[in-house]
Amino acid sequence: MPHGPRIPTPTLERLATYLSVLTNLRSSNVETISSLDLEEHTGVNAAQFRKDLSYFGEFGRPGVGYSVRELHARIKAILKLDRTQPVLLVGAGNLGRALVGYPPLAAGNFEIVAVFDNNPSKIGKELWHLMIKDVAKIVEENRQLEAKIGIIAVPANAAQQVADQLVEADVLTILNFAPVVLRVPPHVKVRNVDFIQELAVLSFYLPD
Amino acid sequence: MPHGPRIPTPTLERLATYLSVLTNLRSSNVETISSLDLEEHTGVNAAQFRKDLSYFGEFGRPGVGYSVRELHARIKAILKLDRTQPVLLVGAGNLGRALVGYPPLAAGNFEIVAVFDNNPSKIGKELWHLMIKDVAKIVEENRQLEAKIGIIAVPANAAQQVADQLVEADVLTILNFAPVVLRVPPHVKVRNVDFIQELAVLSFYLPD
DNA sequence: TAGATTGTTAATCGATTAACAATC
DNA sequence: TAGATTGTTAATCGATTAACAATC
Repeated sequence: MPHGPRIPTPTLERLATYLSVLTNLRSSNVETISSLDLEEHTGVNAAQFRKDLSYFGEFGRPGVGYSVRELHARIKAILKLDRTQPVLLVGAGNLGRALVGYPPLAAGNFEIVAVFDNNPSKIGKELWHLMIKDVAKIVEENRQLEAKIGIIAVPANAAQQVADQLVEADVLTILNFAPVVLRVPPHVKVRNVDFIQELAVLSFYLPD
Repeated sequence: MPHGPRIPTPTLERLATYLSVLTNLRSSNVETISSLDLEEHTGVNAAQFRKDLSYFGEFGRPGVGYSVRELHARIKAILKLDRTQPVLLVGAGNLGRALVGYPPLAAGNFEIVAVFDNNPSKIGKELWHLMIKDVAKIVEENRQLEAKIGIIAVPANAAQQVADQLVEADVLTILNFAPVVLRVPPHVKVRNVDFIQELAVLSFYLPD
């Protein structure tokens, strides 16, 4: 946990949204933007935006707004995306395949540096440009790679075991696509992406 | 919006989690569970769990707990997953492919009934068992299918247009995988799944 | 009955938003 | 300077959790 004041998770999530919008604005050669302009683009209340930034310092000029270029750079740095973050992927199925081939990943400065699976018929095969490795060797492999982010893209029944292996391999954060609640040590941060949960919430809103 | 009292979104999200845990408990032949047991399984505070249920009526017996079977059935019904929900998928790329072949989808009672793309070289080809159709025909196609849920799995620059087409096709809810903020009419509910945002939040927590 | 656990109210906690003095 | 917009404080809103009477 790098910063002094605890940062609310919703703030971090919005920071990622701001970053993505600022990337677009930069390529449209917009130079300056006010918090109210940004509300237009993101739907996030202008006061909310300024409050979010205030956790990290001062970024704008009263009466003028924010330099798109500077704000972009500073949010990137806050999220540690000013450097390429190496990522381990476990699970060479359809989802794993889609993730390795997902263009925004590289654009966001993430690089999947290794793919693992436990299926002998997959190990040794290629997934895009990467050779699928035995998940049993993940600790060993990550000694060189030193990735701190792991992605779990395996079936639900294997997810906890994979989480344990990732922790053993010194990964500090896990993005979990399996629809299960993972148990990890307190120093490890997990975020879950659960398609079915998302669809279930939408389903609730449907008329009878 | 079917229910009288407005239901907090976090409650709906947790409901989906409870459902998934209850499905597991059912197949383990557990018959009764208390809110405190459930806290063990989900990490959700027992009072929170009871409060969540209280929006929808009374489900348990004081001193005894909840019937797993009954609770499972009732949450399914609340989320309208006691019937199969037809889903339109737009985007026949890697991600679309992974979604059609994602087993928990069917298990959760969702069925992707049609896949659309705008790429002429894909239209007419098969994606698993489904024939890829021209997204320009989506309004027409959905007249028969009457799906109310749409999934956007296209590149960011095409997402807004696809959203417009889905709305035009009378879809009421959209699961959006593209990293953009969609504009839709107020009667349409959108949920975003943004891998890069998730990774960005995790990246923040890494040491320098 | 005694023990356990619910459903619900009230207290706490945290996040969002409005308002405004500071300042470019 | 006058107008615009920031950074921040204070007010509002909503969600979480503790506590407990009701009840199986």
